[in-house]
Amino acid sequence: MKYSKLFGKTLRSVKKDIVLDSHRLLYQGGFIRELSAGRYEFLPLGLRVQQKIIDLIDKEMEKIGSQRMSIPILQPLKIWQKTNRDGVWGSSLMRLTDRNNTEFALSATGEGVVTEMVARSNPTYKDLPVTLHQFIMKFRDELRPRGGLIRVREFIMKDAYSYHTTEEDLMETYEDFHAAYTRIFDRLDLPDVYPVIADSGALGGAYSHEFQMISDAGEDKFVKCDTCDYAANVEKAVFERESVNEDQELKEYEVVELPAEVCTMKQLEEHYGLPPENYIKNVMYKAGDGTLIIATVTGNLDVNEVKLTNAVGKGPLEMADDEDLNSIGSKHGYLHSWGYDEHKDRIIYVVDLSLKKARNLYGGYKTDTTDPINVNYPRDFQADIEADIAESPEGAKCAQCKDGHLHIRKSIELGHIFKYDHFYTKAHDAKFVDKDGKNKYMWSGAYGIGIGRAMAASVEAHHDDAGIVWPAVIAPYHVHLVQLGDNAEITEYAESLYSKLREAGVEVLWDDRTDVSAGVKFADADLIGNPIRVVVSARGMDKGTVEVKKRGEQKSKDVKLDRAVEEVRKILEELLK
RNA sequence: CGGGGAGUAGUUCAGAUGGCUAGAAUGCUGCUUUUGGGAAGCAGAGGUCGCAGGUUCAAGUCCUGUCUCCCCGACCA
Repeated sequence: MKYSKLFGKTLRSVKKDIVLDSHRLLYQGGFIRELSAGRYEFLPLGLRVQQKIIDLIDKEMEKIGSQRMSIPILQPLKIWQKTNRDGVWGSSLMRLTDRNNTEFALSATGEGVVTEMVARSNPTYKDLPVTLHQFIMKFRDELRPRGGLIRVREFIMKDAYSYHTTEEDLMETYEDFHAAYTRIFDRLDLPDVYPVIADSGALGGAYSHEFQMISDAGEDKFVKCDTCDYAANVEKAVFERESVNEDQELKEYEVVELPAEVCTMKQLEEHYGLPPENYIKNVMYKAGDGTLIIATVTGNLDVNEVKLTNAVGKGPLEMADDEDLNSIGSKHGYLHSWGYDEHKDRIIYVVDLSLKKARNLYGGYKTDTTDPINVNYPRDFQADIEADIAESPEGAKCAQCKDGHLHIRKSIELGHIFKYDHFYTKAHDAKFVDKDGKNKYMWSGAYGIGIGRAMAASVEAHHDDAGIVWPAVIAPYHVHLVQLGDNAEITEYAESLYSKLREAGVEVLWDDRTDVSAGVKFADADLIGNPIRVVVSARGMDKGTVEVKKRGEQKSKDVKLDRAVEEVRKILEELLK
């Protein structure tokens, strides 16, 4: 490709608004443009990278026996309603109606449609297992797109679905995907990617792993043990509660005076002179049906909403507001862990496991002037649910090895694999005929990777001050051919090298511009980030050489004109290995 | 939706207390001189100041409404 003809040029300046390197470089380098919030145009360079990521993933899918297919983007809303996914997804799911007023959802994911498609094929045990995957646009009306391609409203996803006769067989495929994903992120040269135990969220099901890449550009958090292999999303991470005052005897419950202005955890620490794990902290949430949930943890911990949601089992929760607090006669900062007896029918008390390991706590029933001390659970108050509802704090003790400590890492979620069991197949009545002639529900799983996000993650991981440093497998072109000077000899040689390289299967972006300076060309080459740069110039022609340089390296190498193709091929082979 | 910020040339921005023909840089077009890390000169093109109302002799600037975008939270690949 001649750069002079390439649609989508580099830009000299970008908005101050742009905060992530990947966003800035992809935009500045001419890979993407934004149409509206979270909806991006992929320019030729960007699309080439995307296509390479797709090809790479497709190959790995093939290796584990998945077959590529594709389903429509408009899916009858009815299919979503069978699992109440339309309700769970809420306004994240884009909907529209056709001329007959039939309601459709824009594909946000494909479980329903694919499950019904497989079921309609009338499968028997001989047809299973079957694994299908596709690369199609996903539409999700996200609350807030952000960070360029990190979080968008439409994106190509590799989504795969598998169907099985038994749970063991499903697990086998699940593990195949686990391994394939590890290979994919490895091939993409994405460093620090960890499979972490995750919550399934709106997709449903009970068991899943996310593939998280450690990065400050990420919006996710997971914890990782510094001793064993335990890694989990903070929404799921289990950790050992530290004992509080275990050497003390249970002291007698007492009510002491406490000035009203002592309210925050910090003020309590100053007032009582004890560290935060000695206090009781209460937070109130509200379920969709109006039920209020009072969640109690020790003062050093925070309630994790996802954990609490799962513990309560009443659907999505939201933070209670002042009105809700007032409705039971409480107010902000004065929520009690017990005692709302006249409202008992609409309150669920949930205590975290931390309460079980703590003795002689302070608080839990603070009034304007008093505060209880030496509070002990369950001696002094009881709860409806005892559960793990606290978010794992930095440095918490690992529950798996009981030895190491859990550290919080900011991360980008690159992929997610789900073991659904019968969640979708039951709802969609997706059965197979087993050996014994009986109809049984298939077991199923699903597996996703966001292509654009992987592209952004790659840039986050591979760039320097001058621009992107693409791994060769997904670089838009293998070689950035820089022609300096426009005399006949140079142009002729550049052109012939361009053709020869292409004949040798090398992808070349030839900067043939004659109206810009050398500095501009070098800057653009660095910005775009192709892995090999070849410079053809008067300086070289005089010596009978061209310069060859890898993007990440400082020094270039002089190569004889007639050996240039060979040299490039050699370097490329190494890079693609 | 809650909180913070912003919409002016292709791009990035400046335009205080309302005031004449709306500016710069960069990019773009033409010519000339250049050609190894974002060259120089000359000449040009390029704007419904997000949109709709309003106040005023006069609105980019003030008022009301509205839309859009960015950043921080809840949702996800």
